[in-house]
Amino acid sequence: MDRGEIQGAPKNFEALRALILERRRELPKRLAQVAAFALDNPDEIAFGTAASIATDAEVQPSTLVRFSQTFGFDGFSALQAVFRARLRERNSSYEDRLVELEGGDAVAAGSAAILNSFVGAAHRSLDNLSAAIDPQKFESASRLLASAGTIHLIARRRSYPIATYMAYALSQLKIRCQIAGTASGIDDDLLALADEGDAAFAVSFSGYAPETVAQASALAARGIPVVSLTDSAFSPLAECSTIWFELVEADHAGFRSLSASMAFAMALAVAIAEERRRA
Amino acid sequence: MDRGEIQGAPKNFEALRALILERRRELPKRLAQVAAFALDNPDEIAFGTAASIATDAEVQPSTLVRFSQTFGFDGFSALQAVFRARLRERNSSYEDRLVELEGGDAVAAGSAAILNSFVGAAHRSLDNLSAAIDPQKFESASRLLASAGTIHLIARRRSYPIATYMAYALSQLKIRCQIAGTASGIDDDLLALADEGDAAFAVSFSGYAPETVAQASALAARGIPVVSLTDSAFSPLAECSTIWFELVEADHAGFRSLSASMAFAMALAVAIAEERRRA
DNA sequence: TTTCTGATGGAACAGAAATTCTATATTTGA
DNA sequence: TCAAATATAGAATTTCTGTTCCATCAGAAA
Repeated sequence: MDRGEIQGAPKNFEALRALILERRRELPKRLAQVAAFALDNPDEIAFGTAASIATDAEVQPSTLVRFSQTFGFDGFSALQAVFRARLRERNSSYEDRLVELEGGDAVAAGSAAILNSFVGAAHRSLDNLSAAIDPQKFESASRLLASAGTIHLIARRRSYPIATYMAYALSQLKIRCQIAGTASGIDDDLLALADEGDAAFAVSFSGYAPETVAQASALAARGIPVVSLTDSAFSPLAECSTIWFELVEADHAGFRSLSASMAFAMALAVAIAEERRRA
Repeated sequence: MDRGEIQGAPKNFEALRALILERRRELPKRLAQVAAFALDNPDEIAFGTAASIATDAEVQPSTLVRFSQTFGFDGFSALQAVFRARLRERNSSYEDRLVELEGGDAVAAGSAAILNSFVGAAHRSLDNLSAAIDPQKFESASRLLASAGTIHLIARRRSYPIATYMAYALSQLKIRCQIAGTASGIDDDLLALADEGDAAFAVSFSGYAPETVAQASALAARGIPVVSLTDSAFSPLAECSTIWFELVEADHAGFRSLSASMAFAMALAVAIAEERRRA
């Protein structure tokens, strides 16, 4: 064909996206900047004006035009049309796609089904969370932990990631904390150093790791307040805790989601920081 | 209030829609015509220009302006903004629920608001997840990792909890894995022992911990396949990965949720086990 | 170094956009 | 039926948008 030399101008978003990713390396600096912005903020491209997008992406409007032409479009408007088409299509078919996914599950491979199932479980867990957590108790817990000198985080096995996340978040927020969850025997020694002004946050779900329970009650016996997150009122953790929260995670084939516990932990970390800031 | 006579200008689509329906009868002929067109073709309103919409709706452009002003907007553009906002937000089915929740927040205390906000962010992240992950790529990833002798888990800082969770889940599933994420210098030594039959799973989000990137590319350079989870197509991780997934987590006040990443990690672990069982 | 190639920034331009204005038409109320 | 009020169409206006063009700049090649 006579106009064959103009290769690009993909007319659907996915093709464009693939093309951008493919040629990402060879793009000059500013065009690469536009590429990154475009893929990260597709909605902006769809709705914004060349000027507003240029401002947001910190380039000149002319750069947008050049970018578009680099990919075979006539001008910026033609490229924008692709981003808009994507929004139109996605909207009309979003629900359908979900249904397709679910319908396809039975037929199609197991992996996708597993992923969907976990997503579903996570959603359910989160809904549970909002329903199960008493805001006032949450408030008290964050206040209690905010007043602590050091927060000791006690968790093992499945709950251990929650403690590692809180350790990360709390240090980011400049709140002193100490994690007790490694297999090494030094945990008990570290906890033995816990001060009167300290507090602890313990997490344990059924199957209850014995070390977690032992450490939490040891601290409680010494008068150190313990806040805990567990999944049953009959949990041994509940007995020795000043404040405790019951949170049941939904599961897929026995593998319990951690999404709600994570959301809880994140919120607690930030709430503690808020309390401190206010005080 | 003194400016009470200007009632309208609803700022979200649902409110506008309700208002239009309510006042539909009392509208003059041409304005009613616009009302019908707007509710029947909301996408047109969002994307079109005043002129093109006027043509489609068989009215004058000025009629569109008058219509907008009738409902309390400054001009047509302000009304169009509402139609566009709707398109942007439509992705998440939990949007409505969030609004409700946030409505209650104003009343409730600060801590509870923080908790709700994190729950909302987690829901949104999960919706993102289903939309963003390509099932086939997920399938390939789990197959690739299933065929590995040992799976090396590489993550730091915020992503570290994800690796600790996977380490837990994989060992439960009797799949050999090795975590590389501690501050100690032994990680590199352990990774140096990685076998040809091994594979790696790396997680890093913007802010990209340099050790994670360095270790992942070192493994890739030695021909060891790397599957990674990151938040941008421009992540340095994407470059050196055999398969990579892009997943953007929603956030509350800058604290990004981990819920979707967690769900992904859990699903991946189980999917790997499934693959192995089948093989 | 010097030269050359190509990327970049920014101003200028042409055109299209939204909005306003006004004469005309239509409805409303007595 | 008539007048007053309101709605409408279409032109006029003004604002803003996408694009182009060109001088400058950075980096590669000679």
